[in-house]
Amino acid sequence: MAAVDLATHPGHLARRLQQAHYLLWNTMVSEEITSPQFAVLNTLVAEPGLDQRTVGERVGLDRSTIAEVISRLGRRGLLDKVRDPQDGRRFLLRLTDEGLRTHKKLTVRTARMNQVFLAPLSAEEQNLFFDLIRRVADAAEGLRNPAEPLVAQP
Amino acid sequence: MAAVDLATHPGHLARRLQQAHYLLWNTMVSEEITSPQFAVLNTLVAEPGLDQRTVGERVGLDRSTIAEVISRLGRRGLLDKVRDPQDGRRFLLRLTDEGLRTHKKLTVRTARMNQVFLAPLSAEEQNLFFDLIRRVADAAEGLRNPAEPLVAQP
DNA sequence: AGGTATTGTTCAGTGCACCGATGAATTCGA
DNA sequence: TCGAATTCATCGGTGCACTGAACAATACCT
Repeated sequence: MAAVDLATHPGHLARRLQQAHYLLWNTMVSEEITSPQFAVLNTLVAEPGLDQRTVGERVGLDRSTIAEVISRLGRRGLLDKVRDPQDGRRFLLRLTDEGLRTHKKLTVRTARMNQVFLAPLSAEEQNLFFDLIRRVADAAEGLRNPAEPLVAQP
Repeated sequence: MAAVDLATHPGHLARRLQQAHYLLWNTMVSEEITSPQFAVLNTLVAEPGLDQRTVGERVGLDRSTIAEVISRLGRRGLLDKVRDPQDGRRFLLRLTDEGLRTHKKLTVRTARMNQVFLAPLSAEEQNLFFDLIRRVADAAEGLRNPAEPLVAQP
């Protein structure tokens, strides 16, 4: 008698959207490499030699998750981990040739998949879609990591 | 040199959106009951006595996942599983009093959380947000389960 | 009625995602 | 310079999410 309509719950919609994407990714892009794995490869193409924590920050993965993702990519020979000689706490990450080739191949397929995924929306709507989602996600992240106050707090 | 901008990838945005929601849910709604668990409770408030597979269909969870979610809710005493006397394959699900109380409490908190989550958007934008996401998710699901053809195929 | 197909559930395996605690290396401060 | 705080990575635990395979109960069909 007091049930709610889940279609008006952003969290439920977000989950469904991600599931839909997962499905399409699996059929149109790759069954081996997942979307978060591709995000890591992409980050290391842009900035080779990053350390693990920073990569996690770039793609939005927590320290434990990024460690697992990187370990999988390492096992598949797509990247190398080397201790930073300057700072023995971190590992520096770099794609192998195989990793570069994989990234290139998947970039093409991902572009095709994005077209199919967004096909129900007009070009304007697609921009709106990006904008609205980004604003909501950014704001919620902001609640987590409050911006630096202008004056330091004691 | 060939890196892509992930901010224009709907899959990446979908993941970030869900993470942001997860965070807010944990702080504003519950650390015990997750959003998918609430969706199951909500479905059983609306339609008591559903079987497990149908609940999964309503909330968008596959057979394995729904089994785990339901087993957790059962362990916490929020619902009961009974063999259907009419069809020995299925279990009929029904909330306990504790389950009903939990649903009621979380409904209030969830409404508050949704307001905070969507606060960056105007009322019109919120409707657009729902509409755009729903259209994309529905279309992708449609690719998976092609609609019944008007004439049966041999 | 008896064999085949379908359906509901479970199980094993893989991967993402979070937190708290731990340990090692570095940095900061008195 | 030496002890305390910070930072990077790992480990253990929980939960979501999917697939393919197995199993039992039911339904269908001749």
